[in-house]
Amino acid sequence: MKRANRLSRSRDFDAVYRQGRSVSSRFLVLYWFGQEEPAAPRFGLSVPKAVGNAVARNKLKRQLREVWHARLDRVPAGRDYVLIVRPGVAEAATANGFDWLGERVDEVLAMTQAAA
RNA sequence: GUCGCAGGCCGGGUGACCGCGGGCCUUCGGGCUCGAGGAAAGUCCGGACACCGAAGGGCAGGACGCUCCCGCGAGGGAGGCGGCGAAAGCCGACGGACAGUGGCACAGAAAACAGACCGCCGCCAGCGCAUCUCCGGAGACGCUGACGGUAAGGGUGAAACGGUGGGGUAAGAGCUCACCAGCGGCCCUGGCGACAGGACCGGCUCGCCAAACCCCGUCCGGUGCAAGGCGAACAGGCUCCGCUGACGCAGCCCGCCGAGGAGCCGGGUAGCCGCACAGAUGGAUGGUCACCCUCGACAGAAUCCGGCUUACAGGCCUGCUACGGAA
RNA sequence: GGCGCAUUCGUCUAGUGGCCUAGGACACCGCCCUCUCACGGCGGCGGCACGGGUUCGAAUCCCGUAUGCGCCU
Repeated sequence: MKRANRLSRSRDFDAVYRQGRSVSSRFLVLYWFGQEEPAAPRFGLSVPKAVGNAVARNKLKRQLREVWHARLDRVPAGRDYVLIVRPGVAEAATANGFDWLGERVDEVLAMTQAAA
């Protein structure tokens, strides 16, 4: 994922949290907020320590980046996104596989369409 | 061969396509190359490095504590001693309790320096009484009480003031003797040493706790890369202290220095350096497929290095103990 | 990443190395009181985070592990 497609400042995260909207499922929470000068979508990830140890968190982040990368052209542009992982995802992901993770992301993305 | 013990090692592999981070090259299409661990972990010890005043002194505080060797040190290796084990082997913060202070619950007479509740013994007094009698008394024995001696025995306790036996005594006691245990001194032998073995002498016995305060010896200044250095753009502004000594080593005191310093707002911010032969600053190793095997544990670098500790599927190698078998 | 602190019934907490079989309050359960509930009374259940060590003896002292919290940006 290119640098232009990533959230890179703590301020940007704060802006999305404070001023953006959010949807959530059993496993994920997705915030989004419109950019000041609409451009390509930017993406940020937050995996709390409660999810697991460092190895489990790193693995989840890599897989979720892969998932997001595959959906870049389908995601509405002009927005910043922050995806938060909720506890329990690591165990479910190892049990159900990579495709299952993709379905969970599609789930919350569909909810943003409904909310908009 | 089985069980056990010690030490060391590996920690899925190969290939294809699509991706990620750094570096180099580039004809800007891309190409080449490197890219997590033995513990990267816990942050328990050191050190490097950086700042605090030049890295000063004392107190306070902290860490460590058998011997030798290596090491600045933390620590490691080899040994001694003590404990566990049948053995190989494992475990141990292991200086000092006659420098001082303090503690040892319950139980028990008594818990640390000696003392004496019961008991035992002597003597005196009173009372009772067998017996004797010169009828005045004497009185074995028993009871009670005062005084004195003694510490052998006493349902305790984690621990009881050496143990066993002989002598000795009114009763007893290291009071004395023999052996044993322990303590101190001196000497001999072995060892660099801790220490081990032995001989002699002495007083006869001196409890445990210092991971209780403490004493002795050795060592340690503090803070930590969010340390610290450079440092914008807009755009500078305000308050206070100070040669009668400020600010300054941060717990305290001393000594020392000597002109600037402290606080607030933008801002000591952004960014760069620190920062690496992996190496970022939202933080790099993933996805899919195929084949093979023993179907893969614990687990992910954030300044670096060394040590300690903890976690770990399965497998391999070497040495050793015990038992069994074969030659 | 670095530094510091804490952990005792379900919850909040007491606890000079021995009076500890760890005390109290709230909660929970049973009984009594009441026409019933509440209040009140009596009784019960239930805990020293875990593993070692020092000591005759550890919730307490020491070491390690686990968990939680705070500060530095």
